[in-house]
Amino acid sequence: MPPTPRTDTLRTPTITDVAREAKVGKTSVSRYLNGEFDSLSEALRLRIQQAIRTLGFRPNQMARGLKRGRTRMVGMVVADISNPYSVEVMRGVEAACQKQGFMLMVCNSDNQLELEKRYLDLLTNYRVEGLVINPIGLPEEDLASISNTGLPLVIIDRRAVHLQCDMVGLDNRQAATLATQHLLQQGFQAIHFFTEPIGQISSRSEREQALRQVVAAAGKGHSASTTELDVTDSAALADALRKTLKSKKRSAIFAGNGRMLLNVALGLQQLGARWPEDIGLLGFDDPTWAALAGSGITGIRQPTFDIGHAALDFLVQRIDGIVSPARMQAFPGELIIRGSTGSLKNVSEA
Amino acid sequence: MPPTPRTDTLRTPTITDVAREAKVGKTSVSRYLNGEFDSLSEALRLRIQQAIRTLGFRPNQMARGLKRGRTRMVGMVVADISNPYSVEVMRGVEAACQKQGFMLMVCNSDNQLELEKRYLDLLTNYRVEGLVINPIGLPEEDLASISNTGLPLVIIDRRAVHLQCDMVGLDNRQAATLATQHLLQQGFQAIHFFTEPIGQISSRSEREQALRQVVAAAGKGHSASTTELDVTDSAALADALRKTLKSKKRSAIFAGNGRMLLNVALGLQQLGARWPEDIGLLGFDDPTWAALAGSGITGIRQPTFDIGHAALDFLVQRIDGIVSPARMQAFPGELIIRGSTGSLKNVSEA
DNA sequence: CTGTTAGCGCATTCAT
DNA sequence: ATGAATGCGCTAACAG
Repeated sequence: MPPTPRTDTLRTPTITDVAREAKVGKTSVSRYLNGEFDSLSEALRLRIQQAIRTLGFRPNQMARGLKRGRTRMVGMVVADISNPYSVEVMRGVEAACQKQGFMLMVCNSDNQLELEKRYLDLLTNYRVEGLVINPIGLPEEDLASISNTGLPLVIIDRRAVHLQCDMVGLDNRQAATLATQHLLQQGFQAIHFFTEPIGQISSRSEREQALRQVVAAAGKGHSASTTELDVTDSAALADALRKTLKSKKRSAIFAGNGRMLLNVALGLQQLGARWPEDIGLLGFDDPTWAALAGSGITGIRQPTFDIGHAALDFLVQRIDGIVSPARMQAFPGELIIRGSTGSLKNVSEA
Repeated sequence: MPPTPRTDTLRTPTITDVAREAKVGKTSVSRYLNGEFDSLSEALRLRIQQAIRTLGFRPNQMARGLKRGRTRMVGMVVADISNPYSVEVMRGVEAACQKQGFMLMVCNSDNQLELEKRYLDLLTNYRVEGLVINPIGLPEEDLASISNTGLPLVIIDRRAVHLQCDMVGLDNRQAATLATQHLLQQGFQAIHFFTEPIGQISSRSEREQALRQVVAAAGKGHSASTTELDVTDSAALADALRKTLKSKKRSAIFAGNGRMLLNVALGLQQLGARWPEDIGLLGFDDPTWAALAGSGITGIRQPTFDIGHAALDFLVQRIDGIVSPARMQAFPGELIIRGSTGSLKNVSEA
């Protein structure tokens, strides 16, 4: 006989404690926890409910996960959480998790490949049921091994050619085309694409290619250039900006993402250059402050929340066992026009 | 020779598989995993290492957590992840986690009390070993129950009077005093504090009080006002701004946090008001874009990363069993002076 | 409808 | 130095 039926405060109560308190079997408690009320008499149900309440019992998710083989956790690894883009995507993922009953573990690889690997390892060890990842560089390497494990995986903002997994992101061609056409319409002749190193990152190369294509199609007198810059190298940025400002043609800078846009805007300001007077300016990601910078900065707004939400929906389908070839969902971007791409002197052209 | 060195895709290998593959007991494998190499012969060690490699074995953290009663997870609940402040704090927490060997689960309660509760529940169920929280409203209610559980808890950016738990944040009096004195020095006579609803949120009330105190001390001709605004209510904001702009005195707006600062700046812009010409402007949180908005916005920079880091350090000490009364660490804020608080017309005053 | 039993993957006595 | 056995908290057959 248990000598002291005390409600132990020291130890967190378990399902066994509840069973004893309610004078029922553990199974019934388990059934209660899983909502199988059909197979529970009203009496038991109430007793259990009461016991749980008085004991302050909370089911141990670890144990459940261990037993059922499903942890109901998904992991998310973000290349750079300082980028508001990532935060917005994360919000979408989290909201979807909430709906689907998953717990999200977010990790910031802080643009370090090593950290990314470590987090991927960790998350795997914690037996997340799926992974949403916005990889730092070429995903092919590390991700392939994960993908081979059978662990569901969806990639954000990158196209991984050799990888058999779902992808969600922006329709970069459409967005870049839209933006470039706008610049051309506004009378800009030389378009300068400022981007972080393109490398194998599809979103960056797609944007660049679309830009070049549109400029090429415009023909005579139009030109495109690309400048790859490390976000931390402000000296190189300043150089590039100075050079660009000397251009004889009517020029515009097209920033490859929000982070780059910030740097460019800051750099131009330091150089005393104003937009659109001295140079046109346009960027991806349409950050909240875009309206405040000078006469406002034209930008391409991404449906970040939707992107995140869609990513998790894909993931859950995989977790639920759907089999299908790798899917790709590309959302359209929206052009938000502000002062930075204004025509020079109220001169309107056909 | 192993006939098929395939990495088994069907079932994830367990410690038992490793033991069999290495022809040792599970115990030895367990010892290996926990780095108890003292009690392992060189031979066994190598065999196990090899087996783990060929099997692609990854220790199940769930099982470990269940067995040892330590999940090595900590939870973080953030009131508003859209606020860059929170993101920066989170980065500090995450970095510290990394060092201390903890895994972080970040949740965004999105300013909804219900969500906050749900996440707190969830995290508890997942048996996180501690909690870092930046609560939405008055912490006392929900948090008390958690705190009573004995689950280590540290609160960020709020002072919870009736709660026996560690707190980390800004030295609001110092920071607000610093900023207000600056405004006064610059010749502003009427200081208008624009804040989200103060309610029970200590950081907000502390800032307001310090401001009022400094203004009162300045005496004759100086005045302070407080306007509480919901961040979503742009109409109310516009009204308040219009009224403020009519003031006969030389006025400045002091925004209670970065989010509010953004709204105020946007609102002023829409009203065609400029800083510092039409009104002075200063805000907490010194967002990255502050330099870009007009002639730049003066702000108070918080050591957000350090705040997060310190919070986790506190937490880990508690997890490690330290007993001490509730501690409070308040970091000083730094005043970043920009154009928005400039003297009106190069007129310098004593 | 209800309870008994047997593991999930691992760490930990306790023997050897 | 090594391994067999036990149980963490829970779910899932399998009886009644």
